[in-house]
Amino acid sequence: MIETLTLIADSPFDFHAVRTSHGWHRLAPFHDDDSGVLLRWLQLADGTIVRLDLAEAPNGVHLTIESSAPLHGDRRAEIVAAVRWMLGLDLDLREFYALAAEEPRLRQAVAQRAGRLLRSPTLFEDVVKTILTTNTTWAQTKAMNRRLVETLGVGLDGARAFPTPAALAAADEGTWSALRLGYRAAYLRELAERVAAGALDLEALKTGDLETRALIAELKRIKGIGDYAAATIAAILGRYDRIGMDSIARDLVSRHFYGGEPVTPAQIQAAFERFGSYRFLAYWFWDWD
DNA sequence: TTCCAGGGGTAGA
DNA sequence: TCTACCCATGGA
Repeated sequence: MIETLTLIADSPFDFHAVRTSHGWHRLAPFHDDDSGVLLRWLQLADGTIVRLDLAEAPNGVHLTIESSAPLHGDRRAEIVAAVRWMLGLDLDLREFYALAAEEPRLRQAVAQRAGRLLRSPTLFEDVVKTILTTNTTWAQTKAMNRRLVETLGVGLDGARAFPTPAALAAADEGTWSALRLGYRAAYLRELAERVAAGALDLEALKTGDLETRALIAELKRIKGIGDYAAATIAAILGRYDRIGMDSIARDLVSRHFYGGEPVTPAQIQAAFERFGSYRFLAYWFWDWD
């Protein structure tokens, strides 16, 4: 069963800018072959697996849904909500664009209508993936994530959705070992068990009820989430106050702002101080060339 | 062999 | 709050 919809975004919006906003479009169960269509497999609350094809539309996105089960109202609503969340269709970034318009190094971002960050349907998936980016290379992040999806995700025509917390929590020792996640396995296992048991409600953090400081503190209570990961996840949640200091940020800010001298976390924040609560976006979409 | 990659936990000060 | 030291994995 195939159905198509067009979803309209808060303006300004550009589908390709969100699609390529960071590395997530290269991580399963997203699939991007650079043809302009972003594929994604999604497991709905009732277990139904759907394939989503996302493509550019005027001020929005064309969504093609392929499902083995009928798309009654609840399923369709769940899919639409997931897509709106993933692409940040309802984000209002006018304040960021106003700041960016005054900065030559952000003119390109403004012209490209960049600013939104691609998100996963669940915060669980974003937290898992962020932990998989820590202290490793991007190549390994992709490989670890792929093994996780292929081993524990539920499939449709060979492709698989991102595994649920319950699926991770139920995996045995041998399965975890075969995933070759290094010491991160223990973090993901504990996370999955807490979420699956209802002891940790990650989805509740999407509501925006917490102040940024409290949100960061809450995220850092998760083992495996430190300053860098918390700042990254906060940005995914629309809180851009802090810049996550990883090796890339250290290198870029050091070379472009501090003459190649080693930089502290405070110096990285200071370099983008004038962007206030949009520091992360200014840093992320900065034209470093 | 050693280092380190989109870091983080822990102990000890 | 700051500093060592440790942590699995795989590529350079």
